[in-house]
Amino acid sequence: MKQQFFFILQGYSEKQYPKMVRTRFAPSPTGQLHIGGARTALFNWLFAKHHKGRFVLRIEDTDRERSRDEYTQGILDGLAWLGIVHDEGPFFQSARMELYKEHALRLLQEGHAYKCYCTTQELEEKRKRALKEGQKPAYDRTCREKTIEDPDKPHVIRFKTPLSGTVAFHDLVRGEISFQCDELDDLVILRTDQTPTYNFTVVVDDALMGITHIIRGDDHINNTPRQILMYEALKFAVPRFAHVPLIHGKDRARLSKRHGATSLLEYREEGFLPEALMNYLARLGWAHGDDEIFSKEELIEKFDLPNVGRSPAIFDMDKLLWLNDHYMKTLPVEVVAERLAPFITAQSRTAPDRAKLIQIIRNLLGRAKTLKEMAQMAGFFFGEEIEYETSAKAKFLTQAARPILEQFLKDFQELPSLDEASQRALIESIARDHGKKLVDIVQPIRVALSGKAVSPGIFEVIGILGKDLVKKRIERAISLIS
RNA sequence: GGUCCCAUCGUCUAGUGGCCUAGGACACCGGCCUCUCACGUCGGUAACACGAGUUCGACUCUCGUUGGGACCA
Repeated sequence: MKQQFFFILQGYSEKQYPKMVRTRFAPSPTGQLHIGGARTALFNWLFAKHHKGRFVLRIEDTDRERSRDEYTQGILDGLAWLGIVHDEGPFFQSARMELYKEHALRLLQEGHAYKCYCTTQELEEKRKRALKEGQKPAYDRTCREKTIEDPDKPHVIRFKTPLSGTVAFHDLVRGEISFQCDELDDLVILRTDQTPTYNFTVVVDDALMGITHIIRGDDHINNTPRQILMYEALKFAVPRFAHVPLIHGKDRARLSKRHGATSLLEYREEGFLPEALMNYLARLGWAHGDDEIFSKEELIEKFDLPNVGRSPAIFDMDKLLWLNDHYMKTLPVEVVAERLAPFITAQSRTAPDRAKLIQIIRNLLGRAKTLKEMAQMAGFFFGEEIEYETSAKAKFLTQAARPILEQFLKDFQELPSLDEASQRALIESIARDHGKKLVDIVQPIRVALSGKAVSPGIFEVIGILGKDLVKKRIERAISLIS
């Protein structure tokens, strides 16, 4: 493992880059931070931390039309929630426009780029003609060798892609990848309105920010050869690339909105723990032997690129739920209470007493897999009035149950203690008196107290509710039997 | 359509030529536990896409086929 790392570093000119690993996450603020983006950020962050390097955050907001401040904020919130902390930034591309222009002009002066005066209509016609003739719809390089310049005429600046040869690179997760230059066309780097294009800003920024390892989704593989060519033309050291497979939905297509919750913050709202999500995301496309559970510290210690898989992974909600359940059970109960409280407040309009909440959590662990679900299950512990599930009420709050509830109400109030042993003795004696099984006694009581046919253990429920509430609810239930 | 990438249980994956009658985890099924539902626990079903090579030996290497995906249009 160590040897490989040194090999990686050999690619750098020491003058240009320090030996330190530098990675970045560079989202566009044109939408919510989604699961795939979050995993890319995680991999970059883990890789940097693992190698004692630095992680840079850059916001690619050159598309003024679609970029929104609220999305930038969402990205920041999402990363913070997960526990991914950037060492530098956030840097905004919108504040660096002069820089891109400067470098584009430099390429122009040095003969690596040229002005193209072709109009949109001309290009469109050429494209259609090429397609009709079965040719590739690439730009035909009409302006590439033009010597006459007309500064007043609108133009774009195109990069001069070599006409022949190959661009090859060693991808840190895929191995050797190569492209023929003649497959690439002369891409626009500066538009008519002087704004730079994506492939150009990425190169300028990554180079200027000293990024040593570019870890990104494999939807960018096709961009890589053009970018390498631009690094070389700009005389920048070429960084190492690692293309990680995309996350897919159940239909094996790239994860998108129609697959359900894709925004990271939706998972927070749904009651997932950041520990669980980080663990899950890390294991999606990466493995460390047979291990499944990783704390943040263990991930930093163990994560590395050679163990990243090459094939796309399908997002599996069941496994995420399992991990969430695991972390709810293993995190200190005080921490769970802290995180659960807002959900309780939102659903029961009650700010719960901390000691009572912890007692409730202990009884709900294993039953609820998310904080939200737990809050829903805990609802009946709060407030005077409870709602009865229709089916539970119809099945258990019947005429047959009336005498049972009445006897329970009477005997229960005389109980000296609410410990399990005395409660059990009481219910067993009622069962004997009525010639019924324990379950036939417990279920009506459960429904009377919780409104549901399913709840935590009845003795715990009674213990947490306390004598007063139990009395009120049993009385109310009896009054509801028609 | 062109370019590029990918291919082990339903899913995430271990596996780097003999350790593989292919391991773990989630999900699923069954037993136990039990006041309900879960948890827990024990056990079970389930995969190397296909075809040629290379090799004494291929899940592992090469090529092809098929299938899937991404990007561009």
